[in-house]
Amino acid sequence: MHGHRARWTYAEPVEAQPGWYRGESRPRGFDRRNHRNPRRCPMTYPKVTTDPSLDPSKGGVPASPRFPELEQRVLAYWAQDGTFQASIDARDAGADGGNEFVFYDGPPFANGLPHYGHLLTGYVKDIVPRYQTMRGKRVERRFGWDTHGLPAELEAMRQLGIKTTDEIHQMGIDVFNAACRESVMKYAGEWRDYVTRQARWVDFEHDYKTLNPDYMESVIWAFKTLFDKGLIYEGFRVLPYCWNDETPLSNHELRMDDDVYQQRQDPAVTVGYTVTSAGTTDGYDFCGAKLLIWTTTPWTLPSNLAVMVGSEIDYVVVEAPSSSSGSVERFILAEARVPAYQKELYPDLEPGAEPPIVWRGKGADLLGLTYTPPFGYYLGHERAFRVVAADDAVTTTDGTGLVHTAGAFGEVDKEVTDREGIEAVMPVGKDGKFTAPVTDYLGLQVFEANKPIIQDLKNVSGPVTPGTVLLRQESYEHSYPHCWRCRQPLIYKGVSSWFVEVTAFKERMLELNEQIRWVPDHIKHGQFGKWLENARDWSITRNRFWGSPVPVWKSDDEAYPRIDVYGSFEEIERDFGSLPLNADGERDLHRPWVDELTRPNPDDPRPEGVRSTMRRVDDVLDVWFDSGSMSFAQNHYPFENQEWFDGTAVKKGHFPGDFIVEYIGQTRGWFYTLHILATSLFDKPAFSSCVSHGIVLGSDGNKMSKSLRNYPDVSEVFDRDGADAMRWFLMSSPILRGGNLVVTEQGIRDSVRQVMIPLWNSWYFFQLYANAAQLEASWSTESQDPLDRYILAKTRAYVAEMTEALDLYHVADACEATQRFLDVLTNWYIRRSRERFWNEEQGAFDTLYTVLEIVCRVTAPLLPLTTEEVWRGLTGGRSVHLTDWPSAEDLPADAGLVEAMDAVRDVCSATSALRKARKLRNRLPLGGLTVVGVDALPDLGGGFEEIIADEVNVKAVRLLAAEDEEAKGYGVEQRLTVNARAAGPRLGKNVQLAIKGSKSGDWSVAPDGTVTAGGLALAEGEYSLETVAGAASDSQAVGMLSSGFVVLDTLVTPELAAEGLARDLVRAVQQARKDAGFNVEDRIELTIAGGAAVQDAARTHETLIAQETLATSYAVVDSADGTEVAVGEGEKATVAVALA
RNA sequence: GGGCCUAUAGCUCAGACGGUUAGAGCACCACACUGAUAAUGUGGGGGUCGGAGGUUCAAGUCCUCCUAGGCCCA
Repeated sequence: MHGHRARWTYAEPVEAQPGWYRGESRPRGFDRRNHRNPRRCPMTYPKVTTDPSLDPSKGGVPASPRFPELEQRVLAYWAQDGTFQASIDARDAGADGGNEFVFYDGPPFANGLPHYGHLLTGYVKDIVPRYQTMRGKRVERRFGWDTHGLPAELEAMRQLGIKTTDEIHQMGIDVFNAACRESVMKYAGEWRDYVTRQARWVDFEHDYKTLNPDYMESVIWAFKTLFDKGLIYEGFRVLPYCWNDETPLSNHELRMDDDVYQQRQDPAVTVGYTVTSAGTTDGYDFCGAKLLIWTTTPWTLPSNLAVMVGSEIDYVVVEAPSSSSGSVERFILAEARVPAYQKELYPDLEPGAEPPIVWRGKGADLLGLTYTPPFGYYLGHERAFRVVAADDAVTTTDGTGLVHTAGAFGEVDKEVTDREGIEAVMPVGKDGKFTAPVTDYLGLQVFEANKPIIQDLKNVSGPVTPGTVLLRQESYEHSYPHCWRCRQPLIYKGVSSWFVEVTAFKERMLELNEQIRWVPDHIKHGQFGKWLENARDWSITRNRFWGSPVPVWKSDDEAYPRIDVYGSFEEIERDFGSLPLNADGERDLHRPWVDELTRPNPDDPRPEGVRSTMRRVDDVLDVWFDSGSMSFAQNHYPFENQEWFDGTAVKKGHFPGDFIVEYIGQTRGWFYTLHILATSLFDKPAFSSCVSHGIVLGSDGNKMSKSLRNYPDVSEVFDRDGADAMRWFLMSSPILRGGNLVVTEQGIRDSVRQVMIPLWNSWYFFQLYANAAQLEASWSTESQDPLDRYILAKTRAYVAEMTEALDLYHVADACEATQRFLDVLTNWYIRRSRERFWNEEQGAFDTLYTVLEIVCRVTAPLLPLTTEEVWRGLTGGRSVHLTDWPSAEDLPADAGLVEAMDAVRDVCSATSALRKARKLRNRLPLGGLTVVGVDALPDLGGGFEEIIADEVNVKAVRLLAAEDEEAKGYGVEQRLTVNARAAGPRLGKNVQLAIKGSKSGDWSVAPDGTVTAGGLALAEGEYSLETVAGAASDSQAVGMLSSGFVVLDTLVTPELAAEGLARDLVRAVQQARKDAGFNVEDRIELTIAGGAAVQDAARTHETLIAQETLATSYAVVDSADGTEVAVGEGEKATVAVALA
């Protein structure tokens, strides 16, 4: 029976022909009439459907659904049904709150549209909660929005058409921040659409935003708490700085576009500082020698604080005449750099001659030498003007091997001077012009100051200290960062910042990291662990406008210092007598409202009017402080939900969260900031499991780029392939195992083909036959048929595998298991069971029903939309997502049966290979197949012989034990393999001879069992003998199995040839029927013409051919008008079909 | 410039301790099978394991250098 859904409307002809099915040799007489009632409602499946085109009176689901449309209908059903909320409501949090699964949403920034990276993360954020819900947990899912920070400000500035912070002040911070507020939620609607379309269940109604007053109150609470713990301090942070726009830039802005780094010519100078250390160092008196430094930023020389060397670098002192002083001077520089200064140091020496070197040593020997700085502005600065080590920063690839450092004008400089306890100096204003005490260049922009500074160095004039030498002045072209907005060259400049002293609790962070489950697990001690080990103090403030305020108020008179830090609205109101209120009169911690709160300094005893004032510091908190706070701030902790969060004597707490997911780069971002704040505030990790996935790449393997258009459009993919296809593509890929992923349309389509279509086809097959038989299947694992028991046992193993994989957050493993299972289901179980469905065996229907029902449940998190339609069609239930996760225990285990069936498949596979090798097509029946030495197959019963016989088209299948006398007669041989690992150490060079012998056949086994190869005796364990298929005969072919072998009778008798030819005819007629456009149930008049062999076969097998092709009239003639086809061995036949 | 990682089939990636015929999936070709299936089965082509040295009886694997790419920090 090969019916389409309308089959029963043609009930009469079918009913008139009982027992029409293939496989006459094993008839299973069955009168369909007893099982048909054409008046009964004809359709049993689908029980329910979202497909409006399906007429329940006709029935059946489409063979090839348009998945995107199906998905839209399921989404609409969910929306109307309230399924998501029901899935949460159905689960109780538990008396002690312990049944709650806490998920943290890593907040996106909604001033751009979602791309694949967001979708990918979103899918994982959906799968895990769906799974946990089915496992019985209550999983609240609040969507989060990241709303503060520079990206928002930059977007607002772009929209407002302004470029500098001065312009922001001019227009008013209130106006500017209002624009920021608007821009950050610009695409919120689109986000919601995308997230909904991808079938992610998340609560948008009770979302959290980092700009909410409650959220921000929790954020300042965290700041105050850390401040009170002594973990917050104020210092300098060195940043790329645009003196034109008067703003520091984030590192992110340096990568804004490719034009940021441009070639630029700068003056480079080589300057000698005079050593002042008295006495000898390691036996040498350096006093008066010149430390030669090289710099491309001469304007930083007035701020010089130290000289850096590499401890392991070789240095020398060279004697050379100085052009400026005219006398012989001693210069200290790296030995490797001496040739580069030949022109200045020893211009008159013969080529190849050695310059006069008077000292050699390591950088370590120079440490601690003191010197006179090139400018006198900071003479007497504490701990300054020494030679210090900076092993990572100093190289000998250019310059002199000695590097001048001006504390706050370089990141390394800052690091080194901090370490040395040298306080930074900052004689450059926010406009990039010199300030006090650099009086000589006062008001000069730093790049403009280069020229007069060099001039003074050359002349040792003005503020330059006597003894300072300008050895060389050159022009140097290098790649240099420029402002992406105004294109001016940037400078590095220290700006005031507040820090969390991460180094103080770094060790504890490492300890707490041990409690976190990382997926993939190498992140724990790899990328994240290593990052923690090298953690530095965290700069948490930005000199900007749109963000949570730094809740610090300072006295504006240094003579009467005072600092107040606030951690709540209440504390602010207590001291200032009012809350910060915005223009609408609402509580609002944003600038400018919070800046408006000032009060007289209580520590200032002077009378009102002259008394100093407490004013808030200008800075706002970095957005990362916001996102690192989300675990508690989304719950307005500790002002609300304290018991829920911390737990009590009788209730479990809900911190740390159970699960987060983000891309691997967040080891330096969100994962890190969550961990810092959780460690420092609560002495706990913030999350107990973390999935970190790889990066999504475009189809060309590069980063996805809008301008290159190297990735498929997201909504096009939704429309063409669907959200489940994209979900599967992303979730089954290496990206969840730490690799990267190239997104291609082909890859997404492959997901449809490999998973969704097999699943759907299994369902289609089930309902097709169930409707045809008008029977109702029920959930049952009782069938005793071997194929049924096999697939049930496989399902059991599959459920166990899925449970373990998802418990461990190994989503990709779950996908892989599903794909393997679906292959077994469709390409073995269903294919081999078709006849049993045709014969309306209730056991087969019940089994397939049961398996499909379970498959839908365990794949529901992975394919939520498709499985919903299938599961509801199957069961008529409300939603697969409201069901409980199945237990493997519900299904029968049968390891022996699974093993036997796997052996059957191995036998069939090997037999196919033999047919192929002997060029014996499958339709040609063969006499017999002997299976030897397959212990997994019981030799009696079990039905395995029948399955094999049917699959490989042989008349008989026999099973033989390996020991059987007959088995020994088949042509199998032994092959020797030398185990080089074992024999190598003993034989040394000779092992190569033994290997050669084993391959060339120069080996033997002596009667006593001694194995000799290449003339060398091998010891036990140094070789292995295995059985391989040997020479066979014309009438037999031998093929190896993983254990045992098969012997196929290849003798083609005239009878077999005729039957093969007959089956070729069947196939030809079926094709002719198809080509003629007949329906499967159409009856035909069949005429077959051909030579003697064709006619003989057609007559002998008339019943077979007629039944298979539904022929009601059958004629075998000499010639006919019809389709000519090749059949048998080079025979030609003509088949003619006509509707009966 | 520094640190870390990567380089294996057309593509994506596996290849514990070094062990002699380097694998898988996808793609490709041929044949087989096909009235649930967009499938499936069998076989095949395709590799100087980034390059050059070295250690060893034996190197994709260990060592050195080089080249290219990625990430992070400059």
